[in-house]
Amino acid sequence: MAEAREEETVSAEASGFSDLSDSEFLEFLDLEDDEKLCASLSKPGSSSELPEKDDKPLSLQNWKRELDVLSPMERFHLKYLYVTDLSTQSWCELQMAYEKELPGDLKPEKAAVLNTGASIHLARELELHDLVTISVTTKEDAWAIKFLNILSMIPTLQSEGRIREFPVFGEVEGMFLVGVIDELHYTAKGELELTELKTRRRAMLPLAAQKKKDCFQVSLYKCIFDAMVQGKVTPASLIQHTKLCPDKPLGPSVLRHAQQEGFSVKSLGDLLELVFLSVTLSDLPVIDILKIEYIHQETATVLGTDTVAFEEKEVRGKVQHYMAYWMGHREPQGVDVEEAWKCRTCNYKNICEWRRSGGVLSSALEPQHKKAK
DNA sequence: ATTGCTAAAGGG
Repeated sequence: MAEAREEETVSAEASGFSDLSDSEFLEFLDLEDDEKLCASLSKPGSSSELPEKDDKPLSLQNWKRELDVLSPMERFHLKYLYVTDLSTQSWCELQMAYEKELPGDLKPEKAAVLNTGASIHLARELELHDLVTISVTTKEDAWAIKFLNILSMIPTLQSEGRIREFPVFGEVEGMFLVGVIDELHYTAKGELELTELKTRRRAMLPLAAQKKKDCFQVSLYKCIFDAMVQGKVTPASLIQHTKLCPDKPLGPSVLRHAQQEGFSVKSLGDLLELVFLSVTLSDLPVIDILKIEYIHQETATVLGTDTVAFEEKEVRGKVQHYMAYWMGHREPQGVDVEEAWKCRTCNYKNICEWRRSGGVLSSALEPQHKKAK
């Protein structure tokens, strides 16, 4: 079995600053003060006259208004969220918001740990199937690949009992979520078990805060997967949330691959109908068991395995709370004082409004010297 | 372009 993987088609010049449009560039400068902002916006040739207070460039006014009236979903041009957006949000909502607003490079050391984790995941994936590169140009093509993967993976799960990197999507508490389940398999007892692998740089068990985030992540997967097999994720809902064009012709490489897999489809809509039928009529159960396995990156030692108690009410309540931020119904929050240690490794600690305004007591972070007696 | 848009997860 071969899983299709879409190819990135990014040109070299589109990877740097040049792909930022005016409005995005302004977002990038969000936290600069107005003077600096105006200065960097003025053209080199006309540096003598900075815009007057009430004669600002139109784009700047738009930017100001954007921040005032648009929800984060609108500001970041998002139609749906990734599961990991929400689990990152549960680590620190404000850090997650800064990452969206001011996406920067992560520190090389951190990137290395993530890359190691990604390769370990890839190695595990390759144990179960091959990868095929398929070039895609439209988002319809990209979703078609996702659908083809689902169509080939469901029969594999039912016949061989195990699949990895299974795509899931669906509405949870009004928000459309997209994610990928690490692994699904049937246990000896015939229960459907989800396992999420987490690799760690240091050979120690995760702190409670880390576990909490990971539990939330796998709980979201269960919400989405269960909704899919129960027929609650309809083709119409997918189309409505993603704004995909079901009738747009698929690219030739995608069509060729679909044919190779034995699917006679001409459009994304056709594929979507097939996916709906396959997901709902393949006798897939809801997920019975949620497990998280923590392993040490260097030695592959199992550090611990947690079985997650699925608390549906609690999970949905949490999603509702996080949605209030995304819909612009409330400001993003930083961490509680007890978790201020998270700020130590945060890229945004120096500009963080939460820290500045005392959401985290400064004394908890930088103990003041006791007053002289 | 007075515009449009998504690879999810990767670890702390």
